[in-house]
Amino acid sequence: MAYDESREMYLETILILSRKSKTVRSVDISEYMGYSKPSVSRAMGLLKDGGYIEEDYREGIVLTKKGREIAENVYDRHITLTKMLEALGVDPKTAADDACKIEHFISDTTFSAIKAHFKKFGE
Amino acid sequence: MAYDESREMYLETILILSRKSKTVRSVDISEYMGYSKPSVSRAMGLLKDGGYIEEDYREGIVLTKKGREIAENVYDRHITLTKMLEALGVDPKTAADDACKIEHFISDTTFSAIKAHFKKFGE
DNA sequence: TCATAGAGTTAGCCAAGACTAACAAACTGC
DNA sequence: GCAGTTTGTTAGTCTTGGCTAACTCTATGA
Repeated sequence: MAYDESREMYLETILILSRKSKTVRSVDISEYMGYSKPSVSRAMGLLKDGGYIEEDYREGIVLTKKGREIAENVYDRHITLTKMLEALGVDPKTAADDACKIEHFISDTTFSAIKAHFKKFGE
Repeated sequence: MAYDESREMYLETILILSRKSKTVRSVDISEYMGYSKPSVSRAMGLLKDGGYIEEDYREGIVLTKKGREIAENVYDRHITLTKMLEALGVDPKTAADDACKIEHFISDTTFSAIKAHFKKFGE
């Protein structure tokens, strides 16, 4: 879990799932992301070690402050980038797929610049 | 060499170096990319197996048609994306760095849409 | 001519992040 | 209350793509 992309995807997924249902379990993440249970289990272990999530027998998997900040940041990028690509005429599926890749790699500088541009030119 | 990013970076580098000097050698790629000689050596083996490059004792490493098409496509994206980010006010280094990541991941659809948008709105 | 430098390869290692197989523990329903 | 399902973990494998160490081969120059 040294590189960001994988971690960010897991955290983003936890955020999305926590908005849909009250508790988030490993198996839900597993289904949502299409990864095997052991893969998710190990990832959760690393996220817990890193202080990004906590596990509670009642609440399931919960984002810590640190984890939530990352998740919300990535999710915000995801939504914003998807909307922008759709506004440019890209079909929704491709827009979401591409946004999902771009969201992990671009710098804050670039993201802000893109956001400002689209604000100026509208949709 | 199953995923595209690494392959595309090598091919792009070979294209760039072949425009700068007459012949391209492994060690040039090694220096340019900051990778060790064995890493480049292995990558060249895989690119050769895949039909992306050929090696000639006189000409050094040469892109095949297949390799050149990918390299030129990626390089075009790189240049275009970099220019656009710079036009949005991103500093040149960040623009180049971010373009270098984005160039490998976005679909043709998205790239075309972005290009069309910027053509319309100018810089 | 022979030493040394430079280029490239071979062999083997490592980390990240997926996977399956198999097990353990807990919850559910008859 | 016990059987069977669901959930999660452990153990170990695979692939990608880096790395170092150590070798070979070629070319150069004193």
